[in-house]
Amino acid sequence: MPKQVDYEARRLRIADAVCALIARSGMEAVSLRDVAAEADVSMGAVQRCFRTKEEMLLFALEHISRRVGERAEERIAATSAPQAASTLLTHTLSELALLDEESRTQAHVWLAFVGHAPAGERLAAVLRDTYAKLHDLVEWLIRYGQDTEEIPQHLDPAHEAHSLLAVADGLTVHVVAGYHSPETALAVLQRQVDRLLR
Amino acid sequence: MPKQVDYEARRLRIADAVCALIARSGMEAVSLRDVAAEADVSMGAVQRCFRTKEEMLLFALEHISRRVGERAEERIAATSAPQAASTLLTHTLSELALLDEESRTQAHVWLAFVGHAPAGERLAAVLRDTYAKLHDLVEWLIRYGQDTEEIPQHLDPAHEAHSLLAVADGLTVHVVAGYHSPETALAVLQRQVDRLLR
DNA sequence: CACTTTCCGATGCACTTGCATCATATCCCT
DNA sequence: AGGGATATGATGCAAGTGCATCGGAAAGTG
Repeated sequence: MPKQVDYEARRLRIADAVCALIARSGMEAVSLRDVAAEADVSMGAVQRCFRTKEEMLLFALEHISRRVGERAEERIAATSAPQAASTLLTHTLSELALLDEESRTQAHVWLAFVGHAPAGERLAAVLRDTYAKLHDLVEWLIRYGQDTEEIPQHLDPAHEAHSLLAVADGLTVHVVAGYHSPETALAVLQRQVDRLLR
Repeated sequence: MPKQVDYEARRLRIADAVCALIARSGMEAVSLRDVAAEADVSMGAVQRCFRTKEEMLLFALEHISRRVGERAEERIAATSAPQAASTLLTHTLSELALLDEESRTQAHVWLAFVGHAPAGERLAAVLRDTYAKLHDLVEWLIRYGQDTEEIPQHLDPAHEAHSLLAVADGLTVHVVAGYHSPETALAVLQRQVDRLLR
């Protein structure tokens, strides 16, 4: 049997390089050569991993979508059981809003892709169902809050989830655009969650 | 005196072409040649109007920022005087969220620029103070609502304006990404405004 | 150690990019 | 009408683009 290589690992490595480049200098600055250099592999390797540039970008998007989702669930799981539903909600949403410094990169990348949604249908599809998943997550948290009686029964979890997701994404935009600091954004988010509690 | 040309008009024409191109196929698809073709002028004309491509993009961004702001104020002014503050708020916000079909182009362009904010400082500056202006507008509307006693006095107009703006921008993202229909988004916005009224 | 099979990375290629150049056409003022 | 300033658009150019190609390096098996 011939030489074998861990393609998946390399793909991930390349995806990270793509994200770094996008975050640093925008999406149009992403060229195969630059990606190869950033990932510290040869251009040939990149071409072997992805048949086309678009495929590469798509994979990068799926990659960060997955990471965002995972981190959110992880944060929920990590919270020790007897936690107030409201703080759970706040934490999760602030994770989704990509506010902290380390998530900044992901926020840039995410918005760059949103900006390209009209251009690529497959890309838009990934965005769509990532949002659907996140919505379900938030809705579930709200129901949980209703079970613990922190959140009034008369509120519609699906509706409230839509609002909260919108606020979170709006804040992402505002932070990336430099209009809000992460702290301010967090405060806005907090107030929005608190409003559910009465 | 020699030949004279209405540069401002041409610049606007070119800016519109830029926006159309961005909305149709993303920001990286914008080349001087394509812009010239779309605006139906020669490439030389484009180069005379803007010294560099970046300058052209910046102008285009300022252009649509101005248009969004103007349309919002226009909608307020057009509303006959004895209008409920709440409907005024809803109308203005839905305008800002760029929900309707005709604003779709502007929404795409706007988000494309947000995606490039990290890359260009001057660009980010425009975004920042456009948001500042919009915030002031919304805050003013909320105060007006408090004057007419539709909105409780104990609410902080600045804070509420932040929340509402965030929701509006979040919905813009969701609509552009194809996750929400404009109608759904409008409903979310409506509910968010209604919540202020008690 | 050879050998087969997979992988690599340099190079080539056709094309596009943003910007500079310049002869020509265009217009206003005297 | 004509002179002189200005705008114009075709063309040139170097750099960069995505993708295709291919000789040879590398690795697991006999």
